[in-house]
Amino acid sequence: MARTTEGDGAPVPQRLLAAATRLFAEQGYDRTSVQEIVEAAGVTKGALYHYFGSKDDLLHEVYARVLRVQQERLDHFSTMDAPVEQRLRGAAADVVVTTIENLDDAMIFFRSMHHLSPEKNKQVRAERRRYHEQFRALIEEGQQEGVFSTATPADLVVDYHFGSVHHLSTWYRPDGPLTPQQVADHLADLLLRALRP
Amino acid sequence: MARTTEGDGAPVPQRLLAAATRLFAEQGYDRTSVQEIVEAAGVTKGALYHYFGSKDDLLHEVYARVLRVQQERLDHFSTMDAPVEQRLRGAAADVVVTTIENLDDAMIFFRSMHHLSPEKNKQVRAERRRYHEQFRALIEEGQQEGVFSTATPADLVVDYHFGSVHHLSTWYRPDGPLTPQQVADHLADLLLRALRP
DNA sequence: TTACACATACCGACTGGTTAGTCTGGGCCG
DNA sequence: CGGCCCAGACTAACCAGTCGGTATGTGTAA
Repeated sequence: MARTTEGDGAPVPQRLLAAATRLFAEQGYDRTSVQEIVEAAGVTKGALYHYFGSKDDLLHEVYARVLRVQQERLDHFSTMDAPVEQRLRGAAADVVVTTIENLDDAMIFFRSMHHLSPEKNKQVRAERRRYHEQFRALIEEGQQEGVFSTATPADLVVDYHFGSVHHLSTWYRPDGPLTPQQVADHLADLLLRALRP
Repeated sequence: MARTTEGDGAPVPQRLLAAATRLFAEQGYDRTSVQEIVEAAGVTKGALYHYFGSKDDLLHEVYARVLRVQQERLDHFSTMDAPVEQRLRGAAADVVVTTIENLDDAMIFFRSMHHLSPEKNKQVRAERRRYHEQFRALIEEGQQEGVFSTATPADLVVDYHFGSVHHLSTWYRPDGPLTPQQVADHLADLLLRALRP
């Protein structure tokens, strides 16, 4: 019991969300029919619309989950008691590991924003912005302390790093030569090296 | 005459492609109906299916155009007669400028790969791979000469940089504070700084 | 303990609307 | 007059969401 598979065991809402996540990542939001989702979860449309208001709602749930997890993790690293280089390195590497461990979520996150309804899209953007600014604050702190170069605006540095995170779902393969932690260390290293004064 | 707008002047196939590019970028491939495309181009379905085999074909044309342009530009920079740092910096900055100047193409390129038919997808991936490898060769050349750090595998460095290029369509706004060239210089700079030995 | 009331959880046929692609025919140009 | 170019009605398929219905459980009062 307490299985995490979609077929059985777990409560119906979780099964639906798990099935939707996988299918949205594999086929895209528009290409995935509600019928496919309920079949993968082993229920029918009645169950889905009992727990979720719409197909769009299901997508929004995926976003909410990702945002919550990433925000919690960033909070942890930015409030750590350590030099700013270590805090930034920790946060930068952690987001890579977390992203790789949930590649389906990442795929959906960056590819399906425009499928959300306007108001949900706005809400997601706002939370995303908060996250971005908190990350930027770390870089600015280091720049003010003089341990990071000020050659590049902090905003651009954040976008540079998150570009590579975003890109992970395009090229990373679990059966490739690098473990998630190795990729994370390399990418954090590139960021920190680029920031050397 | 020889207008580049979608409504009139230019030959019908170009008008269709221009309309499709804009609409695919704005609304996504699946959310754009063939009817919308032909209306934006000022023709009817008969015209579209006279020149293109399918809606999918139209998308493939966008990919073919982007790949051709980017490959030509990379060829130019990699065969330049200059130190490898300059060739890499030139290529890295140029792809940023070109991408910003064709943000619609970039948006479609990275967001709609999975909408291509399997064989067209395979073809696009193959061409993309060739591009990636040529870019990687530049980095490896610098690493062998000792002017670039070997701390990170060249493959990963390429993905790091193209992640940021990919990401441009998400955050860059033409009415923002930075010109395309300024963004390009910053991003190329970050890459080169990360590669300092 | 039994009987009834009510809610939660789910089923699955159905509807109204949309879509990619086809096809027949017409006009224009060489 | 024949072939390229295109119009626009048509079709077959599909899809999100609805709705009436059923089953199971829980609380309550006789």
